[in-house]
Amino acid sequence: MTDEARAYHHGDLRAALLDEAAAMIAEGGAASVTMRGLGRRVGVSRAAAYRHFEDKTALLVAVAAAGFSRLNDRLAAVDASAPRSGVERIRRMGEEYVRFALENPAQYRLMYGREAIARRDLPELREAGNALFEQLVDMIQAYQESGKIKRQDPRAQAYVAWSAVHGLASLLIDEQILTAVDVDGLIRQTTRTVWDGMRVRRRRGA
Amino acid sequence: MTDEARAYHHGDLRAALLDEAAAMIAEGGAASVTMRGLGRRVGVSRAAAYRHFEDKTALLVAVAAAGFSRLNDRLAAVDASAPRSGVERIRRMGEEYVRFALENPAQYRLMYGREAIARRDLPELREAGNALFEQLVDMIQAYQESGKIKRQDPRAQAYVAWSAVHGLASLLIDEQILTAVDVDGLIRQTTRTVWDGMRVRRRRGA
DNA sequence: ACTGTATGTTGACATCGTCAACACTGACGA
DNA sequence: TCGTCAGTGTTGACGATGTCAACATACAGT
Repeated sequence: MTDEARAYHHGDLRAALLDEAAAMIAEGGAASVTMRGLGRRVGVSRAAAYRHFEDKTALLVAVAAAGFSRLNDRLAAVDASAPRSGVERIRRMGEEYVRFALENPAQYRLMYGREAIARRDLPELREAGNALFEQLVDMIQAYQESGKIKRQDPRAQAYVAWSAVHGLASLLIDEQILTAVDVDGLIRQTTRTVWDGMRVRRRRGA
Repeated sequence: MTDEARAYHHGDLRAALLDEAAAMIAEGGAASVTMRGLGRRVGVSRAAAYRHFEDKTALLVAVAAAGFSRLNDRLAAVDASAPRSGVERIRRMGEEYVRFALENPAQYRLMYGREAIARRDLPELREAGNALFEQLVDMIQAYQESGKIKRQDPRAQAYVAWSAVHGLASLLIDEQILTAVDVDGLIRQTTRTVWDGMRVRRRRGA
């Protein structure tokens, strides 16, 4: 065998396939990923991937799972470094979430797309998605306990907040929002509005 | 020629194709639509559709446009019948929007999916989508003028509101939200939160 | 050295979108 | 009445795709 990678066996084909597939998705969307094209780019035959993934969908789902895990890490980093309370924290988290979507539009779309749904049974995917949500629920619970926001079902509140950022991210990457608008400002306004809507407010009547 | 439809010529193949494609999408998602399968179901050859649509994507985009127009109609109906002001109006509109998505998940997905984006140039699609948004902007402007909600850029506020309902609809149809939750309650809480976040509120400090 | 298992390759097949060539039909002008 | 022509539908063919079965190669443990 020569020294470098190219013997009959690859070394770590699985990882190489995931990386290259992610690159193809970033370049041309999930639809542009082809078993044959992928094999060509990795320097391997068209059917080689089937030794590591049950089928094409499984490969895409694995890329989606990797996306969730990257997103988790980024949010956790912000969670650790952001100010302890107030709108600012929420804003930073929401901003990071949307920014991830904008930087990885095709992968983000894949994470919430049909293939991913079809294989929700895969623990890899399920756990990554759930971790994200639970992180959000915890945050909301903390805000409730410190008396900043209304005491409602924290999961319902989490769904509301998630809806807002996910909706904004989706509309942005699907180019439904005029590109002329100030994206950062829109993110700020979205998180601000949701935050204000959740804050406790004084009653004046009965 | 026999009396009924089946001569060599079809009569209104274009409409029949659109209907049948919509049915296939509802049954098995956009990915299940096949030119050959579609032709088979309509009782026509595989290439017949090409006399009416440039290619498969154009056909799907036409179905998406029809979806926008149906959604427009439904929202307009609610707009006409809902109480003139207050949260209730917002809630009814949001509810109708999400309900449409839940009743037509695959078509809703198509309306905001890749193919539709690729052909945004088609006036049919562009107009339908814009009409929807302008309707929302008008509503928000009216609320601003009656002093109910903050005077901010109405388009920005519209984006925020749209993000919330679109996000909620997306999460629901993509099964990211546990099916156990009370959907109507969640819709209510979402619109309520956005509404409260937009309302004018008294300052206590400077 | 032998053998089994993991990994990679090649050949083949059905299915798909699409195009070019052809066929049928109805309408309109001579 | 007939001929022509544009509109509409059909068939044959092609290249690309996902996937399977059969085969080849490499490595690990006896």
